[in-house]
Amino acid sequence: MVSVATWKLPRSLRSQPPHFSKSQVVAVLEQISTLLMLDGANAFRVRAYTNASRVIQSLEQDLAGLAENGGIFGVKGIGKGIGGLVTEAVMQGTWGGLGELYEKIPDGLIQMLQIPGLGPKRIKQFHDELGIETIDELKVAAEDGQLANLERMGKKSELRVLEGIDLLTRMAGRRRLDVGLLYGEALENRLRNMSGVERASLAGSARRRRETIGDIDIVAAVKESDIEAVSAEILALPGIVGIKGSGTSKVSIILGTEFFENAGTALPSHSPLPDVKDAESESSSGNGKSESVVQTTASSHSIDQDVTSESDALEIPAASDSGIDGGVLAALGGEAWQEMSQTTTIDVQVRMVPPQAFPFTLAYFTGSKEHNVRLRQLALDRGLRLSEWGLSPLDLIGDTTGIEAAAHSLPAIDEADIHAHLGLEWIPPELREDSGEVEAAIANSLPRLVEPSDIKGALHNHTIASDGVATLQQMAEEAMDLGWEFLGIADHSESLNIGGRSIGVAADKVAEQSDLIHELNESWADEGTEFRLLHGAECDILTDGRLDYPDDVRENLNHVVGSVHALGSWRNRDEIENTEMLIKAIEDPTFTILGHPTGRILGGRDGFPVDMHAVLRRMGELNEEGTLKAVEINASPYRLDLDWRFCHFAKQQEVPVVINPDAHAPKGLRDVWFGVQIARKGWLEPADLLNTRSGKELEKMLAGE
DNA sequence: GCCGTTTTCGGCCCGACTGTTTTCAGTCG
Repeated sequence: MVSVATWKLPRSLRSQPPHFSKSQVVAVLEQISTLLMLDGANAFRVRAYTNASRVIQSLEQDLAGLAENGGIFGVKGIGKGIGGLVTEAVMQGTWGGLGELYEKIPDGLIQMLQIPGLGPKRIKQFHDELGIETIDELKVAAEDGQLANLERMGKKSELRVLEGIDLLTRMAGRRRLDVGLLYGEALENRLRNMSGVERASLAGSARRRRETIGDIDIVAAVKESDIEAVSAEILALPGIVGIKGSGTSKVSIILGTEFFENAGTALPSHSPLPDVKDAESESSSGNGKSESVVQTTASSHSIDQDVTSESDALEIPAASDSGIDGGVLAALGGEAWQEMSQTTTIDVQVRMVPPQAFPFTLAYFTGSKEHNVRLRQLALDRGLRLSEWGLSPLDLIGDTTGIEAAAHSLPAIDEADIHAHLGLEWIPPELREDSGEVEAAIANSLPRLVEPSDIKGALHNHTIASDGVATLQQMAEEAMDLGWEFLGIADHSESLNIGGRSIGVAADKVAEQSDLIHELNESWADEGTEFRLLHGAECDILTDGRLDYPDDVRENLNHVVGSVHALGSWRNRDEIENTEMLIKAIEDPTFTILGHPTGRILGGRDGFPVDMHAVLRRMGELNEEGTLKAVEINASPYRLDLDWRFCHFAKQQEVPVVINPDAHAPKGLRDVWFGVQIARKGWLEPADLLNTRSGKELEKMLAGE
């Protein structure tokens, strides 16, 4: 929630409204809430700003318009105070008296919020009473024993501060979804196989399929008499590099890659650790139990089966070019990435609860926090109290709370029962972000979310013609093995340089690739195989909004994926100009798919600023005029861009979405699975995606028929 | 600061855990 950079109020660069973009306003409101927290403001006032920031972020209308005509005051969650502030900012370019608040709170205090175990009250206390303004000063004061003398502090608290600082420096940042699921699902399976564990399920942000996760939460149903034995078995798992706590209801551990060491088989294809395993799986003779763990992890993704035999058959070059996009490696710092993959650890919390409480605890620890708040309010409206222990009528529980109150709970075998007691359809975990799912569940109008098995192909993939590591034939064979009907090839266009060398396909070579694809398609047709390659290109969107390649090259392709690669100039430009240039590119008649729309790399860099709502609105208009313009969910777990937060809006604008693995190697096609997770999170149904069409149907659509 | 079977102040989600206290404040999820 808190970035490291210095916080300043943005200054307007324009002579007339709108002086600030929506994302600037959203960022300032979020910052105000943090600053107020550190200033000791009323917690509900703090929440009002967080809430307003969230509301404005998901606002689909144009913020400038709402500020101009006063419509902003009609938005739920925006009142006189914040509404007035936003209006002033957008219309006049000033931020009221906020400068004072920004001046008052030192940046160091903001950074201290990232220290686990430290919150705004303590930080304010340290600042007010000891004059501490930075993490370094805090560390010195703690080592010096100054903190222990403060009110309601002591030696243990002081030690915890030091541990927190240490943890922050060692474990900064969040893990990508693929890393989280790799550990989370494997551990979930191990738990299920332990005697004494009746049920076990992954919870938390990994279960909700957030693009990054902080730690892994697992809930297990364990009888009280078995808790000791189960705890002991968890603590004896391989790969534990640290134990943070172990009590009667919770075990907190830190897992390292050795957790997988005795697996006796390669990791699933979305493993972030390809190099470590390939070497080690040879030497370790593997025991039966752990082998089943990793295989189950892989096969739980329906397009993700039989990973090892695939990679052997195709002889994928190892590690050094493991099929990861050069742009991704550059953003992550090249070789530093290799180092990072091998030392990845993750925090895990296993919560053990009585079997009858399991569904309530699972729902509770799946979250999100905001979703839980909504459900508890809904429960109160019905005279019920919802907690992680149960759902109990208020008139029966008296003044008891927690597990005691849950003795009166309505029964539930699974989450669907809980939701039914509240008058709701069962809400899939991916949707639990308080972004309309509760209302939809009340109205019985939740979407039928897309499944991996609905996918029939994808349109943006690379071969050896640009920076891929496999041939057309090899990529096609992999797609056929996945049961797909089509595969779109979109190698880089010629102007793309990564690391100082051109990796794109020269304009005069595009026709050659076209011939090759034509021949392959013919041969499959002759033998009665229902499969075709579609010929596209990933054309650079140049800084001025033009597309790479001459018009006649693009006109002869099945599809054009337009992507921004020269991130530098786009990230230094303002949102309004970027939006204009992107729309200019999309309006080109040959343009079909907007590839990785913001260019972000998770854990590597932010995308460039752009008004994605405006872009999607324009794409919607062009679709209405009859030209196909689709937006990509880049399914690489390093990108997951389009962000799921915009998927629902794309659907409303009737902009088709296409999940693209952006594969640089055959195994990379399996990344589509992650794209499906994001599409589900974005409320998408099979009909909203191009991937669910048959090869023939899609070819016609692309041809404008 | 926002909201209101709402008329302008009182409430705003729930519980566990920890460390400090000897009843509770702060943090977390």
